[in-house]
Amino acid sequence: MALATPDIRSVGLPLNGRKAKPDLPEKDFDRRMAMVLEHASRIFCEKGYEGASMRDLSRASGMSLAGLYHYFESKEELLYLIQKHTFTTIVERLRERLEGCSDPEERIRTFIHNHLEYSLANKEAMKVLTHEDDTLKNERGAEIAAIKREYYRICLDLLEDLRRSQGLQFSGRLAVLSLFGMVNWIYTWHNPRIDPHAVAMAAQMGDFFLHGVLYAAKPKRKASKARA
Amino acid sequence: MALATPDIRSVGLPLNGRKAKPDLPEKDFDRRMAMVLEHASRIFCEKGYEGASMRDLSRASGMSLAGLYHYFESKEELLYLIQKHTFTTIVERLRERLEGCSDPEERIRTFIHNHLEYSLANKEAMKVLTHEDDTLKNERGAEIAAIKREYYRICLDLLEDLRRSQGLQFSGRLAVLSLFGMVNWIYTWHNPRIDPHAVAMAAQMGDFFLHGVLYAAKPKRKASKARA
DNA sequence: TAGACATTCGAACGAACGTTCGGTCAGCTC
DNA sequence: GAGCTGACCGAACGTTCGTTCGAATGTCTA
Repeated sequence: MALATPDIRSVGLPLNGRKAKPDLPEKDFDRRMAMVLEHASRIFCEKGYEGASMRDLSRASGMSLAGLYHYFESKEELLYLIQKHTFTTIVERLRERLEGCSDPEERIRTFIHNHLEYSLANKEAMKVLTHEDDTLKNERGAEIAAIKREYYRICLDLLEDLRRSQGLQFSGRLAVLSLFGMVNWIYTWHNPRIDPHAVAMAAQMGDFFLHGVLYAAKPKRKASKARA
Repeated sequence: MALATPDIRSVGLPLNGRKAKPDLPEKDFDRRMAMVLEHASRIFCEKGYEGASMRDLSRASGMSLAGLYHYFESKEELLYLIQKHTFTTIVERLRERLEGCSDPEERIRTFIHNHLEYSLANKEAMKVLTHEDDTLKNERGAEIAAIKREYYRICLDLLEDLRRSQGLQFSGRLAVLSLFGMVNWIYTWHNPRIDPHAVAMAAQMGDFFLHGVLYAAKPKRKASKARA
């Protein structure tokens, strides 16, 4: 619970037009920036973006209020950087993992495992990503939304590959969004002391999800007798 | 998208010590209060609790800023009333529906149907309930948390009934929380123009969830070969 | 008709907000 | 050692926040 997102490093973006000096100082700047971003993730996670003040971030990071503005042009940029780094990292790792994996069912398990592993190792950044989903506006909001669509698309493609390979019929949209619901909800309840860790959770949720999709798709016995 | 929560009426709580006058005025007060609560749901849904100001609520409800404080003692009480009414209504309706239904599988379908029907008919209040889950503190927060535990408990019991009746083995906790994830995530994506309505969605998600639970529990063919 | 009470509002309160200003200080180059 | 630059900060900016006050209405009872 203490600290997460232990890996925000060299976010790599326009920043405020830093120039490449010979050796060190660039690294110093990035490391300091990453340090503040980690604290900011924690505070945004605890109090929400609107509920957290720049003074809270100042206190948490040990830097003066004005000092923060040497690294970030606004509070909104802080949120943007956290979300962008978190999301691009997940997508990046997923792409790498999918490369060495061709079985449709296995690829979906890979998706789930990747998502859960990152989520549970970076709970705070993950909560900021999902909880402040529609907080960013304009260009910054559009950019995050684009990554989100990309992530959705990857998962949808995985499911449609499975559907084709098994000759099934089901709504890919509903399946993807159900899966997203399952895995994005975890941050609200996961307790490392009583719940399984990433690998075991991914296996269970994978079983669960795949059996749901595979068996609900081709009705063998008692299909939908829905009413209630 | 315009307005939801069309049924906040006579919330029935201590209030600020209203006394029962002969006939009408009590009703007037409640109706006016409910009107403000509906607008508040919409604004909290759009801008978040922290992001919404009392001036926003004043503008939306057409009542002066000071006038609001005749009906509510604080901004926090507004959130509390919205959450409490939403949650108790869901639980109430669920209990009624479960009374005329004994088959374990059917009871779980009833749970899903009840949740989805209310969710889709009251999207804004539902988002306020789930998105501001840990915003309330102290007594008010504890009271909402208690209802939430009750709701969780009901669902867990339904699943354990199913497990017992079918002689299965699976983690009730993981199943309940996966189901909650699926249904509580809906508010982030459901589009009434392209997605099914409550009954059809409940049927599909019910199929999906029940097959996942039933088949993943007793591994018949290719169970968990998890890795990734 | 007087008085009590519910309803509503304009105006203001002090506190907190995000951001900016002007400055100090260390380290570097010439 | 003068001049520049990046890192950082105290103090303040103007605005907005949740809430309160005092007064003005209308409505009902005695």
